[in-house]
Amino acid sequence: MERESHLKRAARRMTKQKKTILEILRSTTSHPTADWIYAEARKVLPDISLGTVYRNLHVLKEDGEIMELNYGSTYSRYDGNPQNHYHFVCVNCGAVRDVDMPVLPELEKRAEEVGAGEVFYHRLEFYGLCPHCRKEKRM
Amino acid sequence: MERESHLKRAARRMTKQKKTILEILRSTTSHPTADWIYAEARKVLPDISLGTVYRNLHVLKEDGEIMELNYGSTYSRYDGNPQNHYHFVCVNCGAVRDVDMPVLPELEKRAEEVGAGEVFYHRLEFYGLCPHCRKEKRM
DNA sequence: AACTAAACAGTAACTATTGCTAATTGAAAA
DNA sequence: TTTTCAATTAGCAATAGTTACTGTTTAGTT
Repeated sequence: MERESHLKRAARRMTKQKKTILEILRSTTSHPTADWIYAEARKVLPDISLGTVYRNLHVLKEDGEIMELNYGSTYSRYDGNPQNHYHFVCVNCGAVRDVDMPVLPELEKRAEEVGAGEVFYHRLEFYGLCPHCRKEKRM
Repeated sequence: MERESHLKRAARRMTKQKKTILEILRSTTSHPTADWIYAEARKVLPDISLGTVYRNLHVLKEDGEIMELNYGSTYSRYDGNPQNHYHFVCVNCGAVRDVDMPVLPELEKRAEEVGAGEVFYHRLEFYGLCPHCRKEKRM
């Protein structure tokens, strides 16, 4: 008899809904929204619900199968410094801090060289544990 | 008599609400949310409304006084490629494309060197006109 | 002081996302 | 193969961030 452990990984099931969503995402590079994925999925599974799409997107992200493109949360943050500068986002506490390193214009040049388009500006964010949360986690 | 022109810039007024919001934003580096700004503003102007906060944030952003940190829209986009790679966001049509350039691990090293924290990964996005919109704008 | 369009407060509406519940189902065990 | 059961689902209600609307106020000009 095994004692319940917080290390125990929840068993994942491969459902046709999840499979469909993953196939849709893998077959495009257009970085679609949940709503678009939902519309596509309904072409294959007409009864799939939007909630299922969101739940599977979360699960797939958690398992490292896909990426979600936002700033760690769905609402906007505002920055009183309009000069371009880089940010560090703590994945634990959600804090957003400025990173004290110079902006690198050569990144934009490289992007233009590979045909990305006409670059006006760029954004760079680092994700990880801020010094405070890092200390807390260590024990 | 002057013909109405789409080039005419709307006259901006400096209201105490706008001034307060800008001061709040300029006095912090914590990248606050609209709601936090609203709460702070109410300490000075108890009757200010949340709508006013949002309206002024938009205006201030439009005038280049502040920055908004999101992916160009409030909802998430998903990416079927879980490998880190860079993105190009078209400010005109909103399309998100992959940028065909290698990921630069040294950026993370630099961020750690300046004390940002423990970096797990980073994200780099370029903003500008995609080749298609660029062609359209040119005439 | 008078004027007027910009901005306001208050509130309703909208939209992306999450939570809830009873029913269904994938996959492991029998 | 059948049984079993927790993971997952559909459908829908609820949240939450943001935007739109309306009548009133006000900054800045005349």
